[in-house]
Amino acid sequence: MSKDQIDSVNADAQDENKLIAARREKLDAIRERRVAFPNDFTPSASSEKLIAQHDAKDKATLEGESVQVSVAGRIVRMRGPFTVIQDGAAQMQLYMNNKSLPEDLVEEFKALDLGDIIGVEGELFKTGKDELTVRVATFRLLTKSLRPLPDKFKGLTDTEMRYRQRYVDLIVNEESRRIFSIRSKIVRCIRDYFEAHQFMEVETPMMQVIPGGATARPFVTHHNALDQDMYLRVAPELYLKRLVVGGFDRVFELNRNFRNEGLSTRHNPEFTMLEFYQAYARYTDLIDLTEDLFKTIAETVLGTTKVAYQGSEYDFSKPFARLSVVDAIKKYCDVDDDAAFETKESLMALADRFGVHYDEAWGKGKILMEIFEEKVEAELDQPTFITEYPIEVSPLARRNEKNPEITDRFELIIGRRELANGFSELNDAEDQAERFRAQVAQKDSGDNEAMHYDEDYIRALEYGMPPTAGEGIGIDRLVMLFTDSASIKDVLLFPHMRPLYGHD
RNA sequence: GGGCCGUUAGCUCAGUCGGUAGAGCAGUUGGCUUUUAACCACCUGGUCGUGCGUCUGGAGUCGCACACGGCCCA
Repeated sequence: MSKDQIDSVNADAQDENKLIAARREKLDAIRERRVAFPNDFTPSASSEKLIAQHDAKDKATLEGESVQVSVAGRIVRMRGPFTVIQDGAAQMQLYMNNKSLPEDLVEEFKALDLGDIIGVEGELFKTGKDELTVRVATFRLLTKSLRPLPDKFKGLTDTEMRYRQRYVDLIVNEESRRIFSIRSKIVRCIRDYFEAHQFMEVETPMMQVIPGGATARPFVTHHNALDQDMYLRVAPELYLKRLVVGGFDRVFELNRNFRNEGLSTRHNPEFTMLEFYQAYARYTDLIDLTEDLFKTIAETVLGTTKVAYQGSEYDFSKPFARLSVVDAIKKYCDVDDDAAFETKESLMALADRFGVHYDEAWGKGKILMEIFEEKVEAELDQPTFITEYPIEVSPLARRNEKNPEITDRFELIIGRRELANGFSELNDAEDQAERFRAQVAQKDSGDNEAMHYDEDYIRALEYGMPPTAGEGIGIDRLVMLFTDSASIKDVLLFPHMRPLYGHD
């Protein structure tokens, strides 16, 4: 047995308590009488459907119809003669107690615990307080729950437990169910949106021999049969553009990326990203598309274009602000001297003035972006498109025709966070080869986030990629925005957590 | 990586100046049985995150280290 397994067994033993022991005894008694985990109960309807169909009727109408139903779900409350079960998206109240049930079910009823999963049959009625209720004629315990549920009123509030045991969080916290339901709707809405705009959904490799498409440290893994190291992708970008070369003019991929960096309220090592590419489009077309996409998601999923987030409100029916990197620094840092942005020396002086740390080996573009990220990004609350990114930090973006130092690129910032990043794609194979060589030089001088040289990608470009614009949108951050969540862990079903018991 | 905060019953939380470990919910037993955090009575439930240490007659409480988490900073 490994140390982990031993630890886990010990942890289980410590976990055992009298509440669980009592439930195990009840389960043992059931095993002696019958099949303890039956699988032959089929409810006639969900609580949600029954509420939709019958909740509007008054007591007398419902009485007259004598609607017979069967429903199944987890017991989440027991209150006097009433039991409430939860199934899927809703809850249903049951009228059931040791006076109302047939004699042979009374013992079974007394042995029920909060958390048990039961199936019931009976007639719908409305109580004196007008609550839709099933008058239970008969019920069956379908699954015995061995572990007690958290506080019925306060639920599970310990954030660590909520993340580690998401199943419990989902059982007892409606807000958590709401967030993941919205997440699902957002993803569905995005797929519908791109399908409707003639984009084709594709899946490209997550395990790559040359990790590319973003400046980030990759995870390394190993393929045994090939005896070869492989990388978990940091972005699908280079593969998606190969597809544009291949003739799929509009493609998108909505899937996981992996970056080997720290954890925070905004970063998880694996995260979901939407990337899409449109031939014969410019980055300005994607800016328009992005505004429309955010508006569509807000309307479709939330039913309003006004979104409240952590004390701010964003109205996605209005056009977003647009500012170049340099203009944004001028505006938010109160600089009006154009000369300050002209040379590396003047930018270093500017960084010093604002107390922004930089490495003297960096080029002027990277120093400029460091100033932007530290002094401006943290101020940008309302949705803003930032444009004119330096070429030095944009190795895959098309060079601007008027100013060779910048690219036709934008990022969307909302709530002090980068939500999207898009640009007109670099389709000049020779320029791209040059940029890769510059990345390799950076990598050689110690930057482990710099890109590799991807020979096959260059070859693809040499066949000719149509003029194209592409964009990536961080889905986790998007979901945070639309669910008013402060931490990325709140929108990931199973966020990465350190193991509770240490490894050797 | 640094700073601050947290870790006590199954859950949510108190715990004063270092003085026998507390409450609500959950659970047990009985009552009640159209309630809305149902109610009434009784009972039960603890490795105070882990380890070391300190003054002492006495550490949940004071100190140090570690683990996990949260927030802020880099």
